[in-house]
Amino acid sequence: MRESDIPEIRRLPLFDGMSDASFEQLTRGAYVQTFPPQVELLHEGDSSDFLHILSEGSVELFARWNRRETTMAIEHPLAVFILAATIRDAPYLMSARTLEKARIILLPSTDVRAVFATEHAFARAVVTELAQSYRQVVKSSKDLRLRSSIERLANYLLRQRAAGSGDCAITLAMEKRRLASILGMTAENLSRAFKSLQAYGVQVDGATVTIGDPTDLIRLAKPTPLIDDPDR
Amino acid sequence: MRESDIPEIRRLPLFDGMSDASFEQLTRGAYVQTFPPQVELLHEGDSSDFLHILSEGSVELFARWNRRETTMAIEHPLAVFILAATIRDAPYLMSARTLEKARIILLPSTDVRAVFATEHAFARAVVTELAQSYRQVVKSSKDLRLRSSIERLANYLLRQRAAGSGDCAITLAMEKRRLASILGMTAENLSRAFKSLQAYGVQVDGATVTIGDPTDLIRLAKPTPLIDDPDR
DNA sequence: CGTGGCCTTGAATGTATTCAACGGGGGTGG
DNA sequence: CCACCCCCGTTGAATACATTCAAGGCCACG
Repeated sequence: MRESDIPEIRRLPLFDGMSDASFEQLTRGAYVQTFPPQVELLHEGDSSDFLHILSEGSVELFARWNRRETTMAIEHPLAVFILAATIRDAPYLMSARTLEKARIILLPSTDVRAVFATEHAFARAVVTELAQSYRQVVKSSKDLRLRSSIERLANYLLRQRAAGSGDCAITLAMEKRRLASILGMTAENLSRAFKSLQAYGVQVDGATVTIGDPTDLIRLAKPTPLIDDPDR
Repeated sequence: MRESDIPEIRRLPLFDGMSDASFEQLTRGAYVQTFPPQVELLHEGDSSDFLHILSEGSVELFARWNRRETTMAIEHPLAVFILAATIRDAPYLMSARTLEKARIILLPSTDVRAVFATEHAFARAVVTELAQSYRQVVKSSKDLRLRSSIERLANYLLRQRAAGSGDCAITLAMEKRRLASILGMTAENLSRAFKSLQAYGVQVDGATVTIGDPTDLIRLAKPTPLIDDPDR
């Protein structure tokens, strides 16, 4: 790992308040690697040798079973992923692949666990990170269990609008087929779901989605912070 | 909180290695309460005032949205629940109700956070607990996304068999309607799913389910530790 | 100008929910 | 002790929701 890479991650909440000695211990065996798109970084079932920190690009976390595949999450910088597996020294539950060209910092899991055992600040930071991740998965699970695919799409659009500071013209950041997988449906079904949303003022043109009247869409989507709020 | 209640929870992994002073700080404002069945202990959206530890009985964690309801998990002693909300000082994402008469230890969230901030051993224990919970939800999410309702039921039965040390006669620990909700389906659909499993040697008599030939069921269920293993 | 990937559309099928009705078991009150 | 009722589970039929398979259009790229 080069000197120049260090300040970048030193500021991460995960390393906040950590002693320089511990941080050095963490980064000594670390390295930074750049991957082209569509590279499978790790496979579910493998043992967790490295904690991954996404520095640039984007990464898809997905899972397979019986010839089916589903997208569990998409990660953007600066994100830490597979933290739980690293901490528990357990096999990955999800696979990961790069979507775009991605720059990734890899910290040896043994070092992470060692520092975690000695540094209180790090343990606290890990808790905060894990608690956040946990709540995110619970929200996603509620989304899946309680909503139909059209409702999930409607709420997704509203979340994207909120993320883009309220602009009613949304640019989808990924292929539709991948969005479909995130939302727990097939590409064909997503296409039809978009069509159903026309009745609520949603217009689709390629990767650009326009929400005609948010109130209309909100009446259908019934968003709630307990599912749709990314923080909290 | 009575003196006699203390040893019971002192042995929890969550408090392992914690100083007596910190433990005393945690339990000073704590209290123990016994609830009858079907009591709603907390409601999603409420702020998390207490960390809950289930000492006896069982508790259902569930969520509602738009007049729909789903069971997220069932907790048994000795389980800690709503830990993530307590740590983040965020609103509950799930509601909880007692299923049977339940004995519950309540630790004020502010105390939990205070001790968490000062005690390294506690922070570590919380991490372990959270990482475990996180992985459990991820597994549940994979189960939902990747499997049909019949496959989910088949795997549930196999998990119950494993939990009961391999006995092919399983006694369902709850009403079928609740099991249906856990498995993410309606009561009617569960009934039909059981019927479909007759073709794989599954016999149902009230709350007793018998697996005729496990190999048959396994061929359908295709269980994997990455979804069905409760540990790891 | 062809080719391949992504998206869309249609039709058929499969999966799951809804609504309504029925039967049995456990509890209550007469 | 029995009649009654309520809740749970089951069943059927109709509907809604979602996937599969096949085909065609469009765009980007070589």
